[in-house]
This record gives sequence, structure tokens and C-alpha cells, in this order.
Amino acid sequence: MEGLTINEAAETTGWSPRMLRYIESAGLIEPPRTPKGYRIYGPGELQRLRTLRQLLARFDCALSDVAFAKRHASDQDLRAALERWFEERPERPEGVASGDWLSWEQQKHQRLLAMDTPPRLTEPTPA
Amino acid sequence: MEGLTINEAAETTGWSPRMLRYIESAGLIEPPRTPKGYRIYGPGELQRLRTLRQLLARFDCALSDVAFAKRHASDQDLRAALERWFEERPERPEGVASGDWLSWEQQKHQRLLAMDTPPRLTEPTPA
DNA sequence: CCAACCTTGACACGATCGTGTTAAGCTTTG
DNA sequence: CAAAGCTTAACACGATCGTGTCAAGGTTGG
Repeated sequence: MEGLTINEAAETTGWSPRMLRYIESAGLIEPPRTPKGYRIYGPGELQRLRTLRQLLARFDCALSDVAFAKRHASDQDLRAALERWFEERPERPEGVASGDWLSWEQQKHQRLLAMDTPPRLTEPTPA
Repeated sequence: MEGLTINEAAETTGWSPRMLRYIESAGLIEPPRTPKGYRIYGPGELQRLRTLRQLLARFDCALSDVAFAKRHASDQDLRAALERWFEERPERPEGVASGDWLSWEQQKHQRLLAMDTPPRLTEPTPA
């Protein structure tokens, strides 16, 4: 055997075997398998399991958050979209006439949006 | 009045007033208030509300994910920690003797970890 | 061969998310 | 001033997360 079995890994990392499977299902740590499908945890996996623990505890965040962060890290489009959203400043012009008011910033962003809006995402969800 | 009230904003963005408050409580969009505490949504907020919608729909993610992304964007420590965790490669050396095996990678990371571990975070949670 | 271990799948359950609704109390406005 | 609108707080409820446990079946090893 080239590494630890799931129960052994659970033992040394503090996670339950159930959670190791769950973590795998979340795409966070996917150990290789023997030809018959047994999971084998090597030093790398064990270490990542331990540090995962610390991450969650230290920053008080959820497994799903880390899963999302992974998506965020590997999905260029997602990252770009989020970045642009955060950049939309809470800017408050103040110097605009009351008529324009409703239009000016709105249109500015409308233009930005038009660039990446896959046609008809805002579909009226027709029942 | 310098902007839309919460009900008007709800009307034009498609969110319910309840959700506008919820989104605010999540720290995603916090409109300014009148001296008496009434929320006022300006063009910026309205736009962010609309694009938020598209974000969630387009990438099929949750509000809490975006909230976490915001933390991720503004918390340097969090970002660094996540980055390091993702970088821990699923590398499988293969060329290491069976005795070393358990130690080598482990210690490598232990060293890395030691650098940023605020003393005693792994407190034994003493009931 | 059979006991010990693994695998997947399911049910269960408390906690949190996302959302609506309602109540009690101010504020703005016709 | 009274109606309409805002605010917070609370209750409710289905959906999902995180987790345990149990069942049915394949694998491994003494």
C-alpha cells in the first residue's frame, strides 16, 4: 500500500472519514485511488487536510467558501466578473442635474455590461 | 429626496425590499441614509443591484459566495492563506525512501506554516 | 474462508441561507 | 392629523451545508 487508507487518514488528520469523502465531493482534496477504488492519502493530501483545518478555524469560514475560492482561482471569467463588480464604486456625482440624474451613471454601466452580457440572461423565467 | 427609497429601488431592480435589507446586512450594498435613517439608493447602488443579479445567475453562485469574495478581495491575510493552500501541489514524489516518506513533504510545509501561524491557534479548544 | 476494511447511497438532524410576512413604532406628506 | 411609507425585530419555512450513522455489497489479508 502506497499511502494511508481513509480511516487511517481520518485518524491522523482529525477529520472523520465521512468528512474526508465530503471534502472530496466538494472538489477540495481528491486522493488517488487503487485500481479497485480505494482512496489512498499521501503526505500531500494529509498536509492539505491539516492546513484546511487551520484555514477554516483561523478565518472562521465555511468549506463551501473555500470551494468557491477554488472556483474563483481557476475560473478566469468568474474572477473578472467579480472584480468588475467590486470596482463599481459607490461614487456619488452630486454635480448632475436632476433630469440627467437617472440616466448618466446608469448608461455608463449599461455600456460596460453590454460587453459581456451573454444575450438574454435576464430571460423572464417563463414559468 | 436625493435618490430612490427602498420600495422604489426594489421596484426597479427586481429585488424585494426584504432582500435589499438582507443584501445590506451581508455587507454587499450599503446605501447611505437620510438623517432619520431612511435608505437612499442612488444610480450606483441600483446598478450594482442589477449586476449582482446577473452575477448570481450567470455563475450560479450564492449571495454568501459573493460576500466571501468580497472578504477575499479586501483581506490580504485571507487571500494569501488561500493562495498558499491552493499552491500545495498534489505532487507525488515517488522517489523517496519509505522511511523518509512520512516526513519529507510534511516538514517542508510545517516550515512554511510556522511562518504565519499566530502562536496557539490550534488551541485544544478547552471546553 | 471469514473478519476487517473499503465503497456508494440513503436517511436524519441541527445550523445557516434566502425569503416572505407581520408587528410595533417613527417620519413624511397630502 | 391621518394615510402612506420607512425602520427594526421576530417568526416561519423550504433548501442547502456539515455531519453522523446505517445498510448492502465488493476487497483484502491472515
